[in-house]
Amino acid sequence: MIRGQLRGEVREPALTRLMALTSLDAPAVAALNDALAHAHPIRVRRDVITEGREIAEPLLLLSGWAARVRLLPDGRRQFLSFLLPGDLIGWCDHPYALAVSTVVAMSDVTVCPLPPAETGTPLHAAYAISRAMDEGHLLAQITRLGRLNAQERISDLLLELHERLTLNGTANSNGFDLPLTQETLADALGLTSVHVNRMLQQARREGDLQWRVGHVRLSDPAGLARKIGHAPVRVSAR
Amino acid sequence: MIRGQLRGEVREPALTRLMALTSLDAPAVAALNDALAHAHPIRVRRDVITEGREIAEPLLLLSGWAARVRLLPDGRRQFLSFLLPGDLIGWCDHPYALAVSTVVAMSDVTVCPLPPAETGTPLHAAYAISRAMDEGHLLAQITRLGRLNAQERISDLLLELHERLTLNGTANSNGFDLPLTQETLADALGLTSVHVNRMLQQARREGDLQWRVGHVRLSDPAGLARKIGHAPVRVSAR
DNA sequence: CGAACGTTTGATCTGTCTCAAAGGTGGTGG
DNA sequence: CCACCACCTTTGAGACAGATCAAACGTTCG
Repeated sequence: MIRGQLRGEVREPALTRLMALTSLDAPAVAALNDALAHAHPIRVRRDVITEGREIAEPLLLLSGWAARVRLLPDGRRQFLSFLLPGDLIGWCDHPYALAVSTVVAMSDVTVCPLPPAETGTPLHAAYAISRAMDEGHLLAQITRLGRLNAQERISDLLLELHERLTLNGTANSNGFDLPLTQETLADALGLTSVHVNRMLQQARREGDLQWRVGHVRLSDPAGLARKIGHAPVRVSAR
Repeated sequence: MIRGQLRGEVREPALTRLMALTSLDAPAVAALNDALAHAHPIRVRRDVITEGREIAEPLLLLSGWAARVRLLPDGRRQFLSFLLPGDLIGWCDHPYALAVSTVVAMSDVTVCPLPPAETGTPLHAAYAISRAMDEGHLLAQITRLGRLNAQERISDLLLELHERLTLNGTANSNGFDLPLTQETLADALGLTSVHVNRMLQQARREGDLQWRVGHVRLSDPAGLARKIGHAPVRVSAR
């Protein structure tokens, strides 16, 4: 069945994404199948990895959402980035690597060990591209927090998530499941949940989006992107 | 003379930093010497690399400050991170890599081609550690912008810069040269230059720091770090 | 001496926060 | 099948951090 997913009979988000990054060869597919056999679940709110602790082994996120998060001594919380199926967790090239941030499960998730990849192989290239995109998302987050207003921050983040979920086949046209509360959104966007609520209402009134608990639909992603000057992350000339 | 610097007779900030990250072996030193022979200057305000363009070759920043920056269509500007002597620029593992951000020289700088390093060598480890620290700095920037107030943002950034400059031997005890205006500081911290000015005055009044054009002195870095809950980036258990 | 650049100051405005409470909604158990 | 609970979302009123606009003040340097 898992092999079947690789052949495309069933969509497996994580694999869809990796294959979208670069065309994988037979050894890569074999390695992925092997790793999938060691998949294991992690419950919502549990840490996937913990800041400052040594990284046991790099992981591949198979299903569910996770987030990198930082907690301040006084209780303030900042989500640094969101991790979606197909994203890598803790892939470092140096020995005795420490996790630079905690990763917490935002929903029930499943992960598996990251299949090892030799330098120069297609799988390695996929990982490298994935890492570059991750970096792009961090830069986008910095720009959002530093120079966008509340309305723009929300739209920009939702557009990014929509693009990423489209890449792994998890978004249906303009809508997608979003296992986040307005409060977590606020802690990602440097706002309060009260203000996120008001800005979401405004966006709905203006017809930009629809919001149900756990689900969002963007009326016109391309138009919204134009409206706020959002550009998707690009890391490879292909 | 350049060989002399490697032997420690003269401090070369970029090399000081790389050696601080991991102990380099003879081949690494040879490769670095070779690269230093191809150093070239870039003038202040000039682009070192440009967002969206293919990366010609990865670089090592030898002297001067650079910054990763993003410009919005309407003229808003966000500095994403600062690059100091010893920092890597554009080191990617995948083919046809595009620069995810523009890097601009904040002062006159010199760069050289990044000496190639095979996987598993000490030099490669130094690069990997450097990349992990870069990521840590991006995460710190996100937290600053998302959850710190103006006063905390300024202190936190100055502490980070002080730590990094100490690592490459460029800070003298508690003071360091800072080739930034209050305006650039504002564009890094998501504030206006007027407000940065007022917060700097307040910090001076409270005795936390001294500011001259191009130079800062922190009265008590450790105390300030404790006061605002600042923790340095750590990426390796060593 | 003037021009360019960076810093400083003042007055006013506003986007977002804070605090507090009410309303929905889905799930669980009796 | 209803009652209750936990968790989100929504609403209101008031406060404040930081923005905006505009101008003056210092330095440095050609």
